[in-house]
Amino acid sequence: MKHSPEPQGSLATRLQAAVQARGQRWTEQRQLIADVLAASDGHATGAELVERVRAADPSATPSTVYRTLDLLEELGFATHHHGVDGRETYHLEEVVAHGHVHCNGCGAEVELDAEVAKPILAAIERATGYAADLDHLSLQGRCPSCRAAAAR
Amino acid sequence: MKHSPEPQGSLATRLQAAVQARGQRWTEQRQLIADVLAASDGHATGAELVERVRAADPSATPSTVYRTLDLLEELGFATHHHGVDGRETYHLEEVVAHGHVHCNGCGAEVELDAEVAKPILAAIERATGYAADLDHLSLQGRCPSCRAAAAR
DNA sequence: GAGTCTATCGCAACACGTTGCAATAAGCGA
DNA sequence: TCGCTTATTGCAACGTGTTGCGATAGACTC
Repeated sequence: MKHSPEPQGSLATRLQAAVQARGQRWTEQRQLIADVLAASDGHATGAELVERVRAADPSATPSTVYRTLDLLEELGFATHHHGVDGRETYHLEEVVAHGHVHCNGCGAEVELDAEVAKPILAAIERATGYAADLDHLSLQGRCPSCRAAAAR
Repeated sequence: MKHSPEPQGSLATRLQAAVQARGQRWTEQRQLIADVLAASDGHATGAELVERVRAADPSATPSTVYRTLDLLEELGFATHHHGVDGRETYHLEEVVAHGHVHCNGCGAEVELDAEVAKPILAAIERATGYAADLDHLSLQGRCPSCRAAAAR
């Protein structure tokens, strides 16, 4: 699927190649946004990314940042999902695909790696025929300790 | 459309009782918002509800609507989840608990009733220990026909 | 290097939802 | 019925994200 085993070239370099292969343009802003995302290992909300980009270049605007993030997603370099509060969180493609589980009791948020999620995805496919997307698997419920506390 | 076999008391009536049992107050706005929600059988986004409430009473404000919806949720009369676009969708408690699956290919959105979702929730519990919340189960992936189309 | 085409940018306005605060009015007791 | 307490309302401002549009500037051709 995804996941090239060849880390040859930084995100920005590979992104530049992909953008230009589509006949689109490579600009300083895109370079900057790619760098910021690469430096935000893993997760970052849209607002955080906007803030960091503006810290590096105060002339950058939110619309540019969000449009570039959309582009990254189209090209398969990033994904985003909506957290419990409805805010967007962006992930780099380099970070392994994973889902999230949020506890409504204590607010804990844990990640689900592909190994753990495998039986869940299999159950979804059996029940619905859908091939669910791990990156967009965002669950809410009660964590074991909150359940134990509630049982007492 | 379904209808509870025992319509003893409308949503508004039962809600009023619950609100007052908590020592809180019953106001015209709450009555109105409960009526609007009851008339929007099933799903409605926050913005839609605000619009309908304002149509009935132009002096109502969004903050009142959202605060009342929060109250309904606290009392267990409604739930909400975030759709694919991050917007909020509210459900009446009378509608059976259900999850959603959205297809990233064709945009189709189907509902998961409790029966279908049961093995999924069981798999989540086995894998993570979490008791997931069906109302907040919002998946994305590829529907069977888009998968078949992609395979060709 | 100059000219052309058009993707991208920055701005401004909008949409949805949230929050703080002062004014209002629901509910209760005298 | 009147007055008191305080939950609720409406307003205004904010935060996050999106969209339309004119201006700018990459990239390509000659």
